[in-house]
Amino acid sequence: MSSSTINAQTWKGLFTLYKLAELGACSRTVKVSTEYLAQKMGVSQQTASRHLIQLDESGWIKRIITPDGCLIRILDSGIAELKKLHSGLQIIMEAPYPPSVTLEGVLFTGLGEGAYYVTRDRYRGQFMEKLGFDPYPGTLNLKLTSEYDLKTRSELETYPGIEIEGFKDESRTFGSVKCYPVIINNKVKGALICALRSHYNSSVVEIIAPSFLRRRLQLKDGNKVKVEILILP
Amino acid sequence: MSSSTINAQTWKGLFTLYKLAELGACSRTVKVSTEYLAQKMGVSQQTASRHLIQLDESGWIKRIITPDGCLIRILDSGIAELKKLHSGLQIIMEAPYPPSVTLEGVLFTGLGEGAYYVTRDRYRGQFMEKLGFDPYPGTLNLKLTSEYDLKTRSELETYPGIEIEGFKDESRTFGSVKCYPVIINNKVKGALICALRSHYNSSVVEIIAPSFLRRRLQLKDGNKVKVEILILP
DNA sequence: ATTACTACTCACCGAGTAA
DNA sequence: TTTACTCGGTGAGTAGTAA
Repeated sequence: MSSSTINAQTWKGLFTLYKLAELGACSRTVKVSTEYLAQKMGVSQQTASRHLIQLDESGWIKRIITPDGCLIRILDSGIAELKKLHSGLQIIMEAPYPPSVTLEGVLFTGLGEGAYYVTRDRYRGQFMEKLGFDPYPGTLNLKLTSEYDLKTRSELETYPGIEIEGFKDESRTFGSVKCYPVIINNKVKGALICALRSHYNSSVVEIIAPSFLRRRLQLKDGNKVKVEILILP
Repeated sequence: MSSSTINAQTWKGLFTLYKLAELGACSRTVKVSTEYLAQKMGVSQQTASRHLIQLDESGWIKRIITPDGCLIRILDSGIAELKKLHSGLQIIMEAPYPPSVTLEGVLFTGLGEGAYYVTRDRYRGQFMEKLGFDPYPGTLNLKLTSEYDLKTRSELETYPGIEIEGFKDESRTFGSVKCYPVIINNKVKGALICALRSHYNSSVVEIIAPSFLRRRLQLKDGNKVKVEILILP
């Protein structure tokens, strides 16, 4: 989790706070009548009054009532809420990639090669170092079928991932691999690995995890598996 | 007016749009179930569903319903709304000064010196050039009394204004003056002028306008006058 | 599993008005 | 003038459920 997310209740209060901020109440005490604020908000005077009371009660503003208007100052906690919204939008507008994408595929049994590759020490060491877990010796193979999943899989290539370097041993070359941290079926953390082997085309993805996923999640061939892929910021 | 301001109706729709954007729907088509979105929003599945329908109808999102979720993409018009909110917050958070401040003072009759100064050609020319109007020969004197107004008046010194340069003629020196565009009683455009004469302290402000304000606004000594001062960006 | 319709509840909004 | 109370109507949210 990056930061606590904005909920529906907070959102409602933020509208009045935003309008007050537009009137300069972030940096100074402003005098506004509820009628004037109401006009700026496009609501009735009574509604504006009630909203001010609620913001006051929630501690977002300081409010002093005078015979000809309210003196309003947005407090630090209110400014913090506006900042949270602003930085949230900043991230959304500037982010070149989505924060996460979700794939769904159908589980099938592969040729068992996954276990061989995953257990090569030069790979395994990097998995532990860069992913933070020692992978179970085996991979979960998922077949993608829907147009959406295939498109998402291809877009994934352009997103940044964790690079696992290739190497050579006496007999052959092992290619480099790109990984993405994932959450399988909303429960178990693991990683999606790309291009470990070339003979599967992009309609197949392979998942590794610290535990034996088939048992952990009670999975059988033909089951639909959901994988939430976390894109690095 | 800088740009069209956000209204209460728009604000409600923006919450769902914001949550969709958090899921990456600005840059790609995302698959979300109404249940999943509802959980992110902290509302029921039905409410999330209805919000999606409304956003679709308003043209902010493209929405394709599939048997296992909705494919959602935020359209340009929706992105424009998010951008409007973002840039609005940007301005609020970064602005060193409020966009405007309001003063209220009580009208009184001065010594008639205002007319003399305002009609000096070297001043008058600059007023026409820099304020865009030929000032009526006379000033409206307002006495500030409330703590709020006095504080605001003193803060005004630190805000940027329009500089009217001083000059010398054969006999004496005329000091430079700082002006702020104002709206008097929510109706008439004019300018507040500071330090035209030094023998009024900061509890008095003087207003000039293209017309005779006392007649135009039916003002008499002792009337309360509201002045909205527009701070330059 | 989905989406979204129909009721029903309730909270919110605004008119009237007191202070 | 203000703020903000009461109260009645309505729009928004939810539960149940159909498709």
